Amino acid sequence: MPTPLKPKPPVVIRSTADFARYVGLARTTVSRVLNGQPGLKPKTIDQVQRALAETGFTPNAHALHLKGKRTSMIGICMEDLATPPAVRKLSILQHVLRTRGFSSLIEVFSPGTGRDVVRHFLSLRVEAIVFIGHFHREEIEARLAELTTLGTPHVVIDHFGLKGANTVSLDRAAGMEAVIGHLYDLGHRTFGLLGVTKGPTSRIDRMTGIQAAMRSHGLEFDTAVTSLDHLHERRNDFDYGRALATSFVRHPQRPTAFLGYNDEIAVGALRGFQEAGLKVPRDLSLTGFNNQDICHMTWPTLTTVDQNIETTIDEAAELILSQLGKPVRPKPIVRTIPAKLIIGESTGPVRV
Amino acid sequence: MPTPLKPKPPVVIRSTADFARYVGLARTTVSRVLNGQPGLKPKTIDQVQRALAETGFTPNAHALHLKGKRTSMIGICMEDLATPPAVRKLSILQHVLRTRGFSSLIEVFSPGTGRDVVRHFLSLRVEAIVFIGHFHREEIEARLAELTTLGTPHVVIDHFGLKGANTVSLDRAAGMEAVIGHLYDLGHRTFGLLGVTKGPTSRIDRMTGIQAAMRSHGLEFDTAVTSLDHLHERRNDFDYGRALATSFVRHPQRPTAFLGYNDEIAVGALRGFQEAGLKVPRDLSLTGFNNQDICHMTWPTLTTVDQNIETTIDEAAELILSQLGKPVRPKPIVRTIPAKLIIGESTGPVRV
DNA sequence: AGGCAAGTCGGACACGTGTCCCCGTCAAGG
DNA sequence: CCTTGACGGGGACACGTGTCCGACTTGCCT
Repeated sequence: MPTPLKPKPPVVIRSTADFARYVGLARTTVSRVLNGQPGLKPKTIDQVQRALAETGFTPNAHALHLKGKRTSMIGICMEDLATPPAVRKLSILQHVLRTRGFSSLIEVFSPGTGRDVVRHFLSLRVEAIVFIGHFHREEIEARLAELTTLGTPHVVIDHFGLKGANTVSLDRAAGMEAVIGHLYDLGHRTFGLLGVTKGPTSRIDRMTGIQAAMRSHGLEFDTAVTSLDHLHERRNDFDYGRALATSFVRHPQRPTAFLGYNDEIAVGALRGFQEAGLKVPRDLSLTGFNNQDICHMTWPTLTTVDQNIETTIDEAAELILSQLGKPVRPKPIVRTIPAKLIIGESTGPVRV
Repeated sequence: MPTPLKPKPPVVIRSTADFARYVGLARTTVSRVLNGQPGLKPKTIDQVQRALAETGFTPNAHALHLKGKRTSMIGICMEDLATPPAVRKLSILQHVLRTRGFSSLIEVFSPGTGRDVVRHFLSLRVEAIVFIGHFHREEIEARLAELTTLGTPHVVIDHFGLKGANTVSLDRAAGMEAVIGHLYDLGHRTFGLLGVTKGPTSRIDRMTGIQAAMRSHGLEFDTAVTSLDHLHERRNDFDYGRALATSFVRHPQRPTAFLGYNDEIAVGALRGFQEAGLKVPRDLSLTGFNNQDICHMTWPTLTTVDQNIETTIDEAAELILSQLGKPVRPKPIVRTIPAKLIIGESTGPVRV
């Protein structure tokens, strides 16, 4: 029994040639329709459009690029895809780039793989590469040097002080100064550090800000600031903050205010202090850093520092997109984003 | 004064031809070195390798693909890049794919943009497309149908019950059943729902599990289960949970156990109950869903349901990679991942 | 010096695309 | 009927790559 009406054969359409055969027109004609060239009968255009809807055919982007079309791809190297602020930056950046017509290629730039990741991006002829996070210094500087000689624009978000790098980063020092200023105004003169390690590595690091704040308020760093970070191993931030708080509870000269390196540590510390029967902010004040969602979920809510992530990403995107067609800048561009103090319920006047 | 030693001219190397000129060899010779063909003098190989290190040249991946090389790219459509479980899935998937030699192209599949996103992926000739999240039903089904006719493999993670879709999703019903079983064993007979809305849409949805648990424990759904979701508008999950808890505190017949739709709502509810002076789990039991980090940061820690994200992603990756070279499967593959009850401090025996 | 093999060179092709150009077709108008 | 103009057909090219193949240049051995 022969089938009276043959079902559409499962044609595999891989090229405009295949597609033109399917439509029943010449490849050039189809191409002209697809690219909106004039001098075509409405009927022909309709015919192609209909077939397009039927088959879902899409021209091969690789061949287009080969013909000179830009790739419209941006490579994004992430230090990490696990910490909320980093993911937030990625999310916003991806959205901004998409709005401007670029697609995002995302890879994790872990130590040792940096070379391969960047080479992979370059082989795909991305138009620029964005780095988000803090990386192994020599490795990323070597990559950035490569990119510069190759004329591929880049921007580094958050890793301040890299040689020859276009950078957009938060002024964490100013953020810390604002925090300490706020606490100073509440009467606090002694500060416990939670995970903020010594040795300032740049002029916008947290520790630099703490030192500057001490100077500007006439306090002696060594007497006003206490750190017990040497007592514990930092693995999970929450547990680390909790352990540090527990140690501070037993400390003979307990500070009245505590500065968390980030929100997780601060939340852990909050838990540690509360478990010891202390009330926050009655018995002590506590601050975090980053203004993550979690700050608003604790009881009391956490005083913290907002990263102005939208601004950061907007600046970074603008910086990278403005560089696209142009030759490499001789001098790297460095931009600093101001931090914003967010006052929660975890800070209060010192108890007299 | 002529410069005695000319600095290397800023040659722009865009192709193997350029590169070969730079090395001083024929393009074909260079190509043979790059592809490890035999019959080459060690000296020549060295020469090319050195130039490769100097210039950082990488063959154009688009041209390679045009010559028949696979693209090794996987498109990933995200519902959302903001909720922690979704990001966690993306992160693990990206890592698994990278390990297997694939790079990830990530786009947000928001309502209305679906068509463009998928077409963009197809124009780049991705080898497969992964969807993570819950989407507009008709839109995604249309896309999946397109992919099937085009022979591009796909897998949908988390959106269960789509027609013709290869799916990997968590058995949320079983998760809810486990939660209720746990609470039942503790003596609880009345349950308050926090954000778990009515109308089961599939056999593995939370509500289906709740109904099944009621049946298996001989409880009447309408009398044992209370919901106040109609009283509040759900915008921010934490605030929503908090508001629901506040309403339940005033409720004449307050249940003894509360089931949060997710962890944020549960944490919000915890805060709401605690603000009203209630102790958890002394006065009531409370559960979340998803086992996010936040569950371990609350006081008490939260009883919740783990999504087995690693297993989910491994299954999905295996499913998609196993389909790559082969013809389209006639029957969609549907896999269900078991949920795992995580018992925290927020659930306890009912107060007598 | 001659011979021979090991290397290298350079031309050619295909991949899918947009565009240019010329030719064929067809219908309308004279 | 012929002319004209509008439109589609089809060949050609370039883009960057890997590979094949014939021709050329080495350098070594006899």
